[in-house]
Amino acid sequence: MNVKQSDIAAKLGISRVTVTKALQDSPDISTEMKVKVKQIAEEMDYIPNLTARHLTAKKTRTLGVILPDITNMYFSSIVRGMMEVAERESYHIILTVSREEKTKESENIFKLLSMNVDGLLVCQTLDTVEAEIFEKVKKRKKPLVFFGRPVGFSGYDSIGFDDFLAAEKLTEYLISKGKTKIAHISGDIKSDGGYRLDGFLSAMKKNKLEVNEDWIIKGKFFPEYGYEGFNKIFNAGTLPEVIFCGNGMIAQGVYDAIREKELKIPEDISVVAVDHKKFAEMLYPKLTYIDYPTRTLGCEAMKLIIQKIESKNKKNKIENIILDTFLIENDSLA
Amino acid sequence: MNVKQSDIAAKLGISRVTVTKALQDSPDISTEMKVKVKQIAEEMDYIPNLTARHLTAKKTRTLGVILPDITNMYFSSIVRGMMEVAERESYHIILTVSREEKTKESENIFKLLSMNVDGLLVCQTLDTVEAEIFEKVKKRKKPLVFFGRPVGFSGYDSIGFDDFLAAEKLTEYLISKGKTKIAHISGDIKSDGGYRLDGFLSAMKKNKLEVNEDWIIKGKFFPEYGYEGFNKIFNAGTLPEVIFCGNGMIAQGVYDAIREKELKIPEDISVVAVDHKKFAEMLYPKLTYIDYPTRTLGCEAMKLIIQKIESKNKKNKIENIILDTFLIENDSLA
DNA sequence: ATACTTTTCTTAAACGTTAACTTAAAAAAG
DNA sequence: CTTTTTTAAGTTAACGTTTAAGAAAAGTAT
Repeated sequence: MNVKQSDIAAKLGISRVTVTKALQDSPDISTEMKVKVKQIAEEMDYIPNLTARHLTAKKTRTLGVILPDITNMYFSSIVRGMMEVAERESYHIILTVSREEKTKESENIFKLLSMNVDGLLVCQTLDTVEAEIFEKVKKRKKPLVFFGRPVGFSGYDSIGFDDFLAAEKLTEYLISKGKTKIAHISGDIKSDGGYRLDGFLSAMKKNKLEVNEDWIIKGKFFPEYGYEGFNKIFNAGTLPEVIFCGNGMIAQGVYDAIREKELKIPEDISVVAVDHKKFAEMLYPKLTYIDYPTRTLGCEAMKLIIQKIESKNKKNKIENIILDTFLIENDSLA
Repeated sequence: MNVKQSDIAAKLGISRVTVTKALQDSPDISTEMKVKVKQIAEEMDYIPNLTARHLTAKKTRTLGVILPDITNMYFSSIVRGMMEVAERESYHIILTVSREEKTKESENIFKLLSMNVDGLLVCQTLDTVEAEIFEKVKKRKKPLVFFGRPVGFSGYDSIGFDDFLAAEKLTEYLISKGKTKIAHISGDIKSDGGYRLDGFLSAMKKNKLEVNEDWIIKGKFFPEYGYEGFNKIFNAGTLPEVIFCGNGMIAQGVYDAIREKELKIPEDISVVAVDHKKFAEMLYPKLTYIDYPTRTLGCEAMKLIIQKIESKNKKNKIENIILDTFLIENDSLA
């Protein structure tokens, strides 16, 4: 089949191990021999067999990543950050997707463990509530870092954003701009959507502002929920001054619904949301939003897991990192 | 470290191989023994070591995918389709990203070959012109399928869209709607952008319509090129009736530039493009476009490579599959 | 009771690479 | 010159799994 080290050895009439060592630049081997071996390797188009190498080595320099959805730019942008750091540190990534299914998530974890990854980076599905499978990972002492979504249970390293604080910050800002009539269309309340809703409610309460029951819509992170959400609010009678959307996709649906009613953003009604730059800035008029720096998240998550891997023996405590988010003022707020 | 088959064997006082066979449901093993082995395996949290398995097996049921950019929804949506089929056929995917760099692309190919993937699915970078590295893959008889972008050299299996025809079709449609003054802002002319431009020019020529030199802007597939492109056209004097954009991102930039001039789409000027649904439909007003069904492409590409792998011995000829594209009429065309 | 099957399990070897030792020859030290 | 050190290789075994071939036990036919 493929050219292997023993083929090179045979050609040169030397032992297999000499080839290994020569290719590794071991001090055991003379310079001339190294040159000879490398040249023949090149000529024969030798490509090392990682499978075999991994079997002897304890480390594979491979990391497993599990995403809920690859077409969501929030996640793909995180992965991009991860890849940058991984490359710099010469690790490689095996990317798997759970499609928001718990069973797929477990399968992926097993698959990645089977492949002897050095560590796991996981963004849980919205349905993940039991730590069971992750306990198994822990028992194997396999480094694991959760990223990008709030983790439902403690005892694990994680990195992400504080959805509650972000929503509170955005709400406070709206209030500081004199807005008092604010509606909220949330994403999945089981996860980040819920924390964002809570942050919104908390800020309203702190400022002793009333929250209209009809203006709290619990949805999911997709445009259609924004679209329907706005229509519900519209049909409820009085219109709020601002619609606070759980994320950019919801805002996109809200934009569509607002236009359908022939209302103007931001003249007739303002819209704000929480999301990351790449998506938020695609909408027109440009969204005023809290920016979640996803690429940075990816970079930091990768740095964290690598640090966990490379200091495996030393006991290092659990870290729960929260990254800063930024208020970006654009045109969707009057 | 991890529990291995020999640990199970030791616990039961049987041979290592009996465990292998029991877990494989080999007819060599009695039903009671199988039950016992599986139960102990479960209890001990045994996870098979794929690295070791792959060393003996000729097949790894693993496929390598190389993308130019993971944050581009065009590509991530293709991958989504691939993953669906891969899962169904119980293959897994190792996803790598070349970031449009030729050297990174080569590195990724080596890495994937090192990992003993059964086949490669490659979307080339815009700079890839030499077949050299791919010739090496071919020499190793490793199945390889190009997808998503025109391939610069022949002799390889590929699957994609016909950019020339798509652009011609869209242009013909514009002409059939009575448009004669059409501008084109292209993507990368070295690749699909060039074929789309050529298709446009061809349709114009066929219909004996004049093409204004100032209305042909050669750019790249990013919003800023659309933005600048439109401004150049605007500053050239007379305004065309339609701007045909190389893709949706270019259209996005064009939209922004048009709005800045306080013009209305489609009342003052129309905009059309070539792209896939998920992106195209995010713009407002909704874009009239040629839809590239990316997810289908992913599915078909995966089916093709699997077929190539599983019929490796039989000599099968080179296939160059072209998928259908669809004209979607929306609101951006008057 | 012998020979032949069938069932069930074991032994041996292999996959490609590497880590840990060992050996042989050459160079340096005494 | 002998002894020690250095240099440059080679040998052996291991990583965890699987395949192929072989052996022991049990059953069946003659």
